[in-house]
Amino acid sequence: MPRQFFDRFTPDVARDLIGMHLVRMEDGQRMSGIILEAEAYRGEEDQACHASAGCTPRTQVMYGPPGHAYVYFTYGMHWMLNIVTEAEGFPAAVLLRAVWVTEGREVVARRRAPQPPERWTDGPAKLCQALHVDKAFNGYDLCAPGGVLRLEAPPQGARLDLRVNSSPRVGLNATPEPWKSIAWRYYAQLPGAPRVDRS
DNA sequence: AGCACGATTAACT
DNA sequence: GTTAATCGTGCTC
Repeated sequence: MPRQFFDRFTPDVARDLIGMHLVRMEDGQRMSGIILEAEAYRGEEDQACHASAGCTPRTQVMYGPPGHAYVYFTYGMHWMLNIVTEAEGFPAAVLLRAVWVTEGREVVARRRAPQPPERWTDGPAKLCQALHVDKAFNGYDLCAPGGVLRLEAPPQGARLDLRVNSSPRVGLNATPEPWKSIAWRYYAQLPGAPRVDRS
């Protein structure tokens, strides 16, 4: 995906990422998944966005140019993968919450064992585990040609006609309104893939 | 230096 | 439905 794809209003980017492919190359092995769920976090005003704390060592990448990975650590054990959006200087990103793995399933199965396929990548920390994404990717340029982590549009003929829904973002327990309820979570159901129509 | 908490997950009652 | 796991981050003293 070209960098300008990410240089837009973040909720629009999150919506348009549904159905795109997240690709990971490791040891010559290609793994990829169809993005099924994503959330927008936008600006210092958004009380759910990490940038509400301002520009800190942690949030710095979000202030950088679009198309780069913002990977953060939480709950003492989990990594989360975001894609930086909008113009440089404006902090915003899209959190990838679920994908359906179509390539490299053997590798992912090994890494996510003993979970069943529908549980491999149906959560933001799970997909990082499955595709081996951690802090080494913080700041990584996802638009770099030949990069080992990147986004691709589905090839002609392989496009799915996904119906994209929206809802409030997940896990914002202590976030004040209106940020807690704004419908910046986007998702689509794919037959056979993990269910993402959670409440 | 100390502290409360988190854009979660898996296991358990 | 409830809870332990586990530590970086940002804030207060």
